[in-house]
Amino acid sequence: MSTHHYYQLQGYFRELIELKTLKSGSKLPSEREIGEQFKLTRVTVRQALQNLEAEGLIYRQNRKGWFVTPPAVIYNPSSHLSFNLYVTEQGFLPHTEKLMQQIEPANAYIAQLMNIAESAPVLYLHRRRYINQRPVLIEKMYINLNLLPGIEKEDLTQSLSQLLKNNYQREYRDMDLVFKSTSLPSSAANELGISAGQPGLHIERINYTDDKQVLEVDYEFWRHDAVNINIAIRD
Amino acid sequence: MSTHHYYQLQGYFRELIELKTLKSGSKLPSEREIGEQFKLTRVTVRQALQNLEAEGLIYRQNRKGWFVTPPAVIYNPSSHLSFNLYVTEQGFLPHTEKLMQQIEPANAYIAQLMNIAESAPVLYLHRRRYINQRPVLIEKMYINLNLLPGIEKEDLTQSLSQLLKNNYQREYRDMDLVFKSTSLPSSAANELGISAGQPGLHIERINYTDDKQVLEVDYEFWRHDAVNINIAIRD
DNA sequence: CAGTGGTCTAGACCACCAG
DNA sequence: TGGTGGTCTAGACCACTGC
Repeated sequence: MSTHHYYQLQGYFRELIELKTLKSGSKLPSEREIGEQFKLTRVTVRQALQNLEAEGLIYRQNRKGWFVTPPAVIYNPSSHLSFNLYVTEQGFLPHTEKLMQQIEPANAYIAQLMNIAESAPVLYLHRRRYINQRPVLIEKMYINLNLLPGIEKEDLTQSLSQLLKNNYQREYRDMDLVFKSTSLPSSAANELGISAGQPGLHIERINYTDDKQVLEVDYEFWRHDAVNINIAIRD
Repeated sequence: MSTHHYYQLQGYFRELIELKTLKSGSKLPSEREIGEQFKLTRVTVRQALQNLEAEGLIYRQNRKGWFVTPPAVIYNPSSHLSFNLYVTEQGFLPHTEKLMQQIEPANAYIAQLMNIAESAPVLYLHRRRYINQRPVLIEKMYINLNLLPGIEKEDLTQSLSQLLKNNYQREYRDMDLVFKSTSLPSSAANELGISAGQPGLHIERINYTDDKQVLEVDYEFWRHDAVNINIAIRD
């Protein structure tokens, strides 16, 4: 096992990355160059690279090349910090892009959660979020317009928790969270520039107000190598 | 994109699985048979199968074949239920196998957490856990012998939380959790029969007593397709 | 033993990116 | 336009499984 060619190649690059000879964000040689250097075919080179990708050490940009993965951000849902805040606090540069926004009728699941009629309007918001220019997260959310009337007129690239606090005197409190490690839906993978079949992290989050109403339902699709989850459970 | 051969093949099997024409746990045709049927080479067939594996729909048993993934268990750390209990409650059959057990000197990290001297003895326990005969989880834990003297003489394939409750009048309370979506260390992958480079879920857990002492530090390596994490955050 | 997946070769053409 | 990764072919040999 340890003698396989792809395995040795993984070890070679893993060492270069750990020693910082290959620095975070830098580009690897092309697959053909690596193959030439080690007398391997592209198939074998790609297997090694794909394994390192699954490990989270490198990632690819579609048809541009392979790059060393930058450090992951730590996401602690129980801290109630906004994306902008915790990313900034950890020394990274956050950025948010709105891909779509529309008022639409609630589906059965959302309506039931929000305790509204089954086609009552909710605000659907679809965003892409970046850390240091790298797209890491697709967010699709459904926002309760009964609790947050007029929110659709605000600038929805900003932090929602800030907006809630400043304009509605509301804050995130209780949450229900579901985590799944699975490949991303192809739409989200495309929007992140991830090739199909790569692993991802899927988070579903229900945010409640302090009086137990559902403020927002959130679906997050993360690059698996961009985030670690920390949670403290205190009863 | 949608016209690629491997993509169509994925759609074909995804549909069979969703329609339950291919039932949970059943075996797919061999890679060569699939290739013959669709006039594709094994490389292409394997790409489709590997993508479905990342999606969590199928998994492989080393050199035996590809199988339809059974439903995932829901793991809710905040419920404080033991593995045996939550697996059973969800209609599955749990099983635990002890791979190794020894008393060893604490490393710096563990010693600091447990507030003991740096080579004071701790109990190291290494287990493999199954759901319906399928190995899904490797557990490596360090147990505080100061708080649980003599625990090394007990049957350590049983539920630790039961043991703590019955023999030591202790219960799990607060926890710190870290989740990472990454490929598993090769040792854990081997013990689970997972081929290198497949994604996995890595959980680190620190368990505290009700008086804030560290009872146990736990490293869990899960098959990514075997578990969903649910957490309720209530401040 | 035959059949399985695991590894690997030596090519090919394509879509897309950068200069 | 030349170079990149993305997809794919048509083979081969090996290690291991199950009969």
